[in-house]
Amino acid sequence: MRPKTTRSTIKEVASVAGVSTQTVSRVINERPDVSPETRKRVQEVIDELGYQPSALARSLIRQRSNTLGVVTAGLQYIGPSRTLSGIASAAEEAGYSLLLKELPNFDADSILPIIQSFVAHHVDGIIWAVPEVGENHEWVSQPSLELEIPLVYITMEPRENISVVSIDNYQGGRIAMTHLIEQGYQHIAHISGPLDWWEARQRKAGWLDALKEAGLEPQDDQWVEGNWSSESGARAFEKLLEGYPEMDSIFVGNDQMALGVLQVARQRGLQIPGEVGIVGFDNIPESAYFWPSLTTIEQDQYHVATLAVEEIIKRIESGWQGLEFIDSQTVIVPPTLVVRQSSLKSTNEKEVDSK
Amino acid sequence: MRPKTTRSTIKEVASVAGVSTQTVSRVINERPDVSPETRKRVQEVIDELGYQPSALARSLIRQRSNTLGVVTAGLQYIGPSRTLSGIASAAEEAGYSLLLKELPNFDADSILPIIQSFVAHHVDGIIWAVPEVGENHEWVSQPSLELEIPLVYITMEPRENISVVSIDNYQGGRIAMTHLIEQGYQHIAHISGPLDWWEARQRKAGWLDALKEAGLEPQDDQWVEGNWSSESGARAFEKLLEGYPEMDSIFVGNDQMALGVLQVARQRGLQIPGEVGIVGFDNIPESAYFWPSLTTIEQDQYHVATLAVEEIIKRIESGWQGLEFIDSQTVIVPPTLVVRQSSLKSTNEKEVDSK
DNA sequence: CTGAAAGCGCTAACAC
DNA sequence: GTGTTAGCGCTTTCAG
Repeated sequence: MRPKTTRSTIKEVASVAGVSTQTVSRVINERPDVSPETRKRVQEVIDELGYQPSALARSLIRQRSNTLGVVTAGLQYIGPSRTLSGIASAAEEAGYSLLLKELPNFDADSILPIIQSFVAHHVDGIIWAVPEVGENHEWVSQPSLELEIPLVYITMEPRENISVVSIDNYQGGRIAMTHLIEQGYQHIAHISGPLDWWEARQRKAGWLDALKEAGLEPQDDQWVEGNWSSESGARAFEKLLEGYPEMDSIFVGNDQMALGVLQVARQRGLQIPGEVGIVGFDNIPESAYFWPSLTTIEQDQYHVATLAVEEIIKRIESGWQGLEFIDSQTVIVPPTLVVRQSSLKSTNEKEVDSK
Repeated sequence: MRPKTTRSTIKEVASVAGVSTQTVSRVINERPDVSPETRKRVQEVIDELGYQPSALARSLIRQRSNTLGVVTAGLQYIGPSRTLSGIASAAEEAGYSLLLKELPNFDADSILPIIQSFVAHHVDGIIWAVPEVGENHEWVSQPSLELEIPLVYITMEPRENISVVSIDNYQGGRIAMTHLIEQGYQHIAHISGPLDWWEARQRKAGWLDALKEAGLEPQDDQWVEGNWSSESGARAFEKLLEGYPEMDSIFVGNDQMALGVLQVARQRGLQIPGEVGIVGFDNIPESAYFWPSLTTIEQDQYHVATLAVEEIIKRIESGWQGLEFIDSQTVIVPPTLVVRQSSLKSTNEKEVDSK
């Protein structure tokens, strides 16, 4: 492949078509004030030369880039990548390009260079799609950062004057619990995600409040903290078996940990759901094929991402009108229950979602 | 949040520091020819104003953007997102930004707008991380596209004069088969991915050649085509049970389909690996916790992505030197075998990879 | 060591 | 309808 030195410019097009650059500009921007013949001639030259207007030059002069900065973390997991997928397609549809940065880990301290890079690239808005872990969102409230670019967070604890789009993890926990309680379970344990994750705390809070409301006083040894991995789920289950033998069911913080639970149950010959009912969280594609198939809470991350893009664009475009961006807003999306076999006390096939 | 109209420019910095823009430019580019005092003074103003040089203006004049265009498809799946994760971290490390486009589906016909957008944004190189499906890579060879930007493909059939970085899927099939044959299996079936996927064809070819070499003449009803989903794996297994009852093992095209096989086996009371040995492909995180745990072929997509970034950067930077880009190159990465329980004829716990 | 002039590719504002 | 001038924010000559 030889580097063709010709990247055609508006000047070339103009000179070939025998018009001024201005006229070419009018054609590519579909302005009305060009005579049909001129337009046609210019368009032909454009096609012939394969001319593409430079987005760079355009952004520079228009003072807007039609580009969104996106920050993710943990792309190797299904959740974040579903989110990114949603962002990509919604942005594409709205005519925005995506500048992507991935944090090397969740509790990255190096937020500044990313923001700076976004500023340098004149992004019109930023979507922060990193789960809130530990103090990693602390900088949000630091006014020192005086960010003049609209910003929307995905999956973070709502705060004043900040736009957040998120799944309602607390509600997810409640839904799971309502289901288990309706099934007649009385001794419902919990395996949480790592509690420095906001999502894990929310799910756990849902579990706890539901227990209390049902008059089932929770004990200390009724829950164990995992780290989202199947391995940690397995270890947590073993601990629960020991410390909380009355347990007849578990609300598990995610599907992967639930898979670990199923493994241990099999090794010990425990019947699921006969002896212990299980509800997971996430609805990963595999969970329908676990043994037994896993009842779980589905969160539509793709949809959340779509909403976040809508939100950021609304804020961006409001900025063009008046001088103030519109108010920040919090959007919370409810998750849904997917009933499968792992939680059905009376194994009633008809109720089971087959997907 | 109020839109601060001040995005400081080099001019402002210059005027505040009482020097010319030229000198500021020298400071931010760490040129040697600035007196220490001037440098210090300018640097202070820069810090004070939070000045960020515009990447846009820079790219425009330097005729290079330090940006890579990346095209993906199927981000909701684990493979592509692992790849993207690798691209992101390698690019970051090399000082390149990422412009991301996701194809809405695998056999997208609309390649041109994406390329055009990349050209418009002056990307220095393109990474095409879309699996080769059907005719979706046909345009590659169309000389009409006269692309003047270096391009590297991930996961595509190697072709002349084109840079490709890929897992050796054929070899993966061979490795799986060698393992099964060594275990003493004689009647080895195959569940392939959809055969319009190059990867699926390669894996199947590995299976077929291995059978022939071992003197095990393959029959027509010894393999079934799936679509990567667990559901299709389940259906495929049922067909095999009917059409190829002698079967004592299966090389399955991916782990998700293998999961479907395990489900059907359980439902029918078939012992795995006792009656049928199974090897999957991909090593998704869950496969270690399947029942039984799944022997599989691991492909390190993250690593492949890293290599692709190295390759594209090598090509980009070679372009600055002489007038020719370096020759295109094909890099093929071998996958590895992960032995777990689903394929062990003599259940020998010690051999099992516990992860 | 520092500054002035020119220009990357485009568009806004104003002429004609 | 169309062309001219100026300038987005920066860097590259080239003077001094």
